Amino acid sequence: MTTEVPHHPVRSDARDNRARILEAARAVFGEEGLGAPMREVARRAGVGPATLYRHFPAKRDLLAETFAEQRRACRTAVRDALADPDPWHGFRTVIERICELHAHSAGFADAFMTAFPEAMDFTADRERTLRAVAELARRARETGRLRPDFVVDDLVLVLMAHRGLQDTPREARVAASRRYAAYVVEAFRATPAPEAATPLPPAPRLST
Amino acid sequence: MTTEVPHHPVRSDARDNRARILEAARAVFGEEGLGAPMREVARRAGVGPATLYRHFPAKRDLLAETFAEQRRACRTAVRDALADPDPWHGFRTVIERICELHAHSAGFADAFMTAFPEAMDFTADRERTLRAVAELARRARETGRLRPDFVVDDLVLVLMAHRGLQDTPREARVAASRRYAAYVVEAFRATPAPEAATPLPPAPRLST
DNA sequence: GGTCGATCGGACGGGGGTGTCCGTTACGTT
DNA sequence: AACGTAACGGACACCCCCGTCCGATCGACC
Repeated sequence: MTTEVPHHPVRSDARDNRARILEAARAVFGEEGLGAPMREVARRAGVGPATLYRHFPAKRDLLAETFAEQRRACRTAVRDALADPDPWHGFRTVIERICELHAHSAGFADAFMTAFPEAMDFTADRERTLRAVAELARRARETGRLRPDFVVDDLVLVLMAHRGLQDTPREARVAASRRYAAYVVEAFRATPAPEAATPLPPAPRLST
Repeated sequence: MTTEVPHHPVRSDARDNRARILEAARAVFGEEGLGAPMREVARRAGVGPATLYRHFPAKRDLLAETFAEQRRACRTAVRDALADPDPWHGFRTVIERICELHAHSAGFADAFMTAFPEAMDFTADRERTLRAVAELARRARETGRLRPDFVVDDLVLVLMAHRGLQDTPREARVAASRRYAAYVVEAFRATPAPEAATPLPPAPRLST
């Protein structure tokens, strides 16, 4: 990651506009999802379309920058979970935190789970998260609190599904997400008599 | 429901085209969701756009006709569930059947759960389903197999979420839906020690 | 086989989206 | 205060979508 030294110092209005664009983008894409028009971002930032496109040549460039913060939060969540002395507690916490992250930003949820526009590599973050969860699951399974037939793709499954909550009324969204996450944790919890329970249908391959 | 007697008998090509359009619409909207273009339906049916629009003046008219079959299947599912002597079995069966219905037709899932275009009243079907499930839940709760804190909006919650699975790879979709449904059932199942469990976050109001 | 008219389908208008061009503005410097 | 240049933004070209119009076509009946 080499930092390019600008030949001419950055002008103050350009710097301000870039910040306002990013702020607007977080709001717009967070509320309306990836489908929100670029003009809407420009309008809310109080700039013209051309200005927006000069700072970010294509929509995917803006998106990548816009969700940098959420990406960091995601990394932090899995790191914290891995450091948790109670693997099951770490496991359920990471689910709750990722769901909350996705609930507060519809756009990030889509970007994180679906490889939407080519070469917007949230895939790397997702893979890292998945590997961490796999390790977490291994430990949590050993404690007997996580059901034995859990596989990592099940997290992809419930997170893909979580995206469907984006179309719930805005005021109910975070509450819906929280209750959903709680149900997911209940579903993943080991049953007292594992042998007696009917086996789950086979898990489809969802992760790359 | 008055049946209009046509002044002139329906021409055979018109009747054939109508059938082919409906078949194409089921395929296209089923695979690609409500967002699929009308032209795509016309192309697959082997007719021109104008022909399509003469048979169905607006997109919502086509959609209403297209999913009539799924609507019937939905009604049948709840009727069967209500007739099941084991309420818990009926409850989990209706969840599985609705999920399967939604998995096989992305468009129906969207149409059924979201009041997308005005005046495409799948709302009536949804409300009927919800009332039936409420009754089913009441009975299932009495048997002690359904968790006591379940509310009808929780079904809306998991069904809204289920729509997120539409963006999974096509070949994995029905398997994903089946496993998802199984997890949902696990989540709704009563825990052996209801008092010891941590309470669920409050349920948001999702149904109309 | 001929005629009538309903049906067909290519071409059209309107709306909204992304990304670009160029005359104008205003920041930073001297 | 004046100037050079980077940054600004309105207008534009292009594409895809829905829904409509009109001349050509083909089925039904005689």
